[in-house]
Amino acid sequence: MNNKNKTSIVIVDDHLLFAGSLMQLIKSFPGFEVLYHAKNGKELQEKFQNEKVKPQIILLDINMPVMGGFETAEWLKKNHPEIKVLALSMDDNEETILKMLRKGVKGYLLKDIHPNKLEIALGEVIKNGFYHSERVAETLLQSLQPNTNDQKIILKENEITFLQLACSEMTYKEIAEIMNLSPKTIDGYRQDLFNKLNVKNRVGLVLYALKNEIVSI
Amino acid sequence: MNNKNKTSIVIVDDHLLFAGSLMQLIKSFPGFEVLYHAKNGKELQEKFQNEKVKPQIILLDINMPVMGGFETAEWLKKNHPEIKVLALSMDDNEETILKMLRKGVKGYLLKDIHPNKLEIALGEVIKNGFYHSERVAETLLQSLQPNTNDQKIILKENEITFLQLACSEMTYKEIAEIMNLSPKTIDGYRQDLFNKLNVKNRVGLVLYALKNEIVSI
DNA sequence: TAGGCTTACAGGAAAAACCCCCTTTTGCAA
DNA sequence: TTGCAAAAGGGGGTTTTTCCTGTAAGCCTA
Repeated sequence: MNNKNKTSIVIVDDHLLFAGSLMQLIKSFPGFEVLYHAKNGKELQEKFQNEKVKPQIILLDINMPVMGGFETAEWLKKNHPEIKVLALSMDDNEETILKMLRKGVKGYLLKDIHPNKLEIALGEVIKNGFYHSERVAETLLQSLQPNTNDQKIILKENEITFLQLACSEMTYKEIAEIMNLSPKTIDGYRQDLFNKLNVKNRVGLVLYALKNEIVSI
Repeated sequence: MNNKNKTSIVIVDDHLLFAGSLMQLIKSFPGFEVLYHAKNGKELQEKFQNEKVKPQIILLDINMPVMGGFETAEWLKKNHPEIKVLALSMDDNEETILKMLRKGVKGYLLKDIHPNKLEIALGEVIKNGFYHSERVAETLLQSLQPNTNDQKIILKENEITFLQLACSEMTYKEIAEIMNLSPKTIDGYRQDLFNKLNVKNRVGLVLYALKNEIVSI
């Protein structure tokens, strides 16, 4: 049953059609075989208990109900570190990619890659232990570049107050009145914060304040 | 080249890996063959001009950049009504399904159907002219029921999309471009939402969207 | 005490957001 | 076919936001 000459693969993806098609595609790659398929992390755990055989590679979708990609990757890292996990997602968001890489996945493939690339990726993972598409590699490099921005952004008292008030439906003029300052001074705070926080407009301020828990909703 | 005994299919999907896999899957169905593949509606139009042969069935993804499913379905309905279009989407949203059916598609398949179902669907479309999965049929029936919706604020699909995009640093003009609508239409959405959600400005929209988990940060 | 630095504030202008009212297009149904 | 209602789009206005540059007051320090 388990062909010793072929690299064994398991697919974890809730989209049956995609998973099924992918299975068919991998079948056409010499040197690889798909053992089975699970709809989510939960089902994968069950399969692991029932079936004795474990794959060398897992192709893991990120967006799944029940037990998603992050959770599954984490569990695999702890319980089956020898299995090479390749994340498979439509999401090229930097945060998402980094989050998965931190979970120890050996590669991150975007679902819009060319089928040939998949075959290459599978080979590379076995040969080198990892594979990353150009786009993911780029994203990674970019995220490593601004390592000089590690110095924490320090906000002054007035800036924090302004930021909090900016997360409301007030105009800057109204904010100025509340803070007992000239609208022009508020305009200065605004400009400084745009530069300091690297945002382009007031919505950017609001999002920053929320992300950094300067205000809560 | 064009096998007269087989039903010819063309796939329109921007996810290369999915499209490629799907091709492989369909190859394994006796009686069907995939002619070629296009990344979006635009590319399909070009292929139609260059290649002389047209398929009997088109498998059409809905979420695509450049020329999306809706637009493409419309174009096909006008220019190639003899081709049977099967919509292929992850989105089981009622509005979306109805919208596509109105564009004259012969079926709506969810990407999480079982591969066997695809083969059945393809057969049915040729035999009966249409195919709908149970879940789509259910959704349709539900939409016909007199909805006992309470006075809860109901947002339309476009309004939700706009709301999500408004929670970014984009200008309304940029949002209009992304949604393929006139800035004036976007301005209308904005005004309507201000009234409907009882907010005074864009920050109000952002706060509403976050509070009601229409977007997450 | 002059120079350097920060904070508050202004002028002026362009872009974006906001507001109200009106026309065209489209989907749907009588 | 007509006719209605919703969606899309437009004209043209005011307000707010955004941007750039520049100045005055206060404060620290060499």
